[in-house]
Amino acid sequence: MRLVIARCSVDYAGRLSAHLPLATRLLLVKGDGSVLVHSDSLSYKPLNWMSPPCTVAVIEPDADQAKAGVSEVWRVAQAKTADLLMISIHEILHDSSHELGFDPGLSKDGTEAHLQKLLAEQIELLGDGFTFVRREYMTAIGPVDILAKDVSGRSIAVEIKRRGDIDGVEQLTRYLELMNRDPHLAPVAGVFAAQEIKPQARTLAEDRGIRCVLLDYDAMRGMDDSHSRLF
Amino acid sequence: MRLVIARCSVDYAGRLSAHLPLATRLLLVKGDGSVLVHSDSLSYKPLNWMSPPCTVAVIEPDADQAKAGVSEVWRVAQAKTADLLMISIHEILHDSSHELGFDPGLSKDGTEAHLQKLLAEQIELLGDGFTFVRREYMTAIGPVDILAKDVSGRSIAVEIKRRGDIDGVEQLTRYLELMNRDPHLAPVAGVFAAQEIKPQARTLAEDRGIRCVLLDYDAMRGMDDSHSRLF
DNA sequence: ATGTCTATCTCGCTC
DNA sequence: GAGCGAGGTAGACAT
Repeated sequence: MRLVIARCSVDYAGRLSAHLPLATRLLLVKGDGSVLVHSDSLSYKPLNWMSPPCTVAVIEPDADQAKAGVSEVWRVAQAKTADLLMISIHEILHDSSHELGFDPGLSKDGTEAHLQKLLAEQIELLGDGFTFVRREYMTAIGPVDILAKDVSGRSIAVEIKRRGDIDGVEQLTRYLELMNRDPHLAPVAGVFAAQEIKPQARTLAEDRGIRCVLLDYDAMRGMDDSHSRLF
Repeated sequence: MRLVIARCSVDYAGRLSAHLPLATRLLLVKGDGSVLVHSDSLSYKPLNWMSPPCTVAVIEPDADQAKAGVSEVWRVAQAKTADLLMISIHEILHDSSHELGFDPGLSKDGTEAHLQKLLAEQIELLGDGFTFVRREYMTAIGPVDILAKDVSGRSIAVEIKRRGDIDGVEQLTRYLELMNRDPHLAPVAGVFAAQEIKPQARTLAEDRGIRCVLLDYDAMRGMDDSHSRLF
């Protein structure tokens, strides 16, 4: 990993065009060749960047550029697309390289996948007598998070989100429309289950006869066998 | 901006929980107090981070941590939420600070906003006799990109995308449904305009009586007065 | 390789 | 502050 602090201007041409005027910024060149341009604020997101696989070539400035004070130009090219990043460097204020080695990566807890697993194990949270059929039930337009049956044996398609948004209701609606055309499944009812459901999403769902259920992740994890075994 | 290369482990607790085992990483502390943890690969996205406003407190390791080789702990706390990032530092391999100053920021060209502006000026691209009414026409469920009228005076709702996907058709469908309930507007027809329209999106749109129009950004920019004035 | 879906999505805008 | 939509969305996972 190479860290460069430099006064530079940046031009990107690819899916759109973008330009950064001359200013002092951090140029971060990673081990895989990718490049990030960061300013001193607006966390998280680089101002500009190039994803791997890409190549960095340092080229001499032409006469006009040299006259404008450019000492070197980095030509960062994507290997698979035509995306191009040109970094015109006026002055390098810091330049250091560091060997970081392998990173074991991030482990997460509390994602939608965890919610889905817990709800599959605790399907009775949706109602007395509910039974679990399967997770990731495949349809022609994608997998339904959970397929279950209610106490009367009717099929229930469950869409799970951490934050229940209008998009999730549209998604479930498409699944229900398709599944209700299948005589082996129909009639299929929908349940929209999430840790948080936005008012607009709830309104749209209930307008379409889809039941909304709020999930309490901590309570569900507390009920989880594999977890409670630790205590 | 402070750049630290350190052997560290990281724990995040907030919207989810996450853990990074001991490894060498870049810790980037920005002028606004935000912190980014980057590894040597997987560009763009930090492994872990804290967005501003947040505070960084350097605290002494407790007895167990000190025994495990921790020399200092950074406690990064979000000011508005309960999010917490704990960085346990075992060894600092590099540490430098740099004054970057103001960044004028990024200017873009070729976004959906540009397409929308150009189409508003060249609304006749949708058909002879079409007239422009307004951009960002507000409805209860969000703004319609362009409201226009056809040659017969019927209202036309236009949804613009750079890449026309099924989501965009759903979005326009929701607007049309709502607007057609308004007696002052109804009947409203829909036009789905994009630089590229996916076959699935086209099929869905046409099935719903929504007309699809392909936009040529370069040609539209060539027609633009403010642009052609340059030549 | 391609498509689909999630995201501590981020970011900007409007009401 | 909440809601809504765009993003060079990126990144993960399945086909």
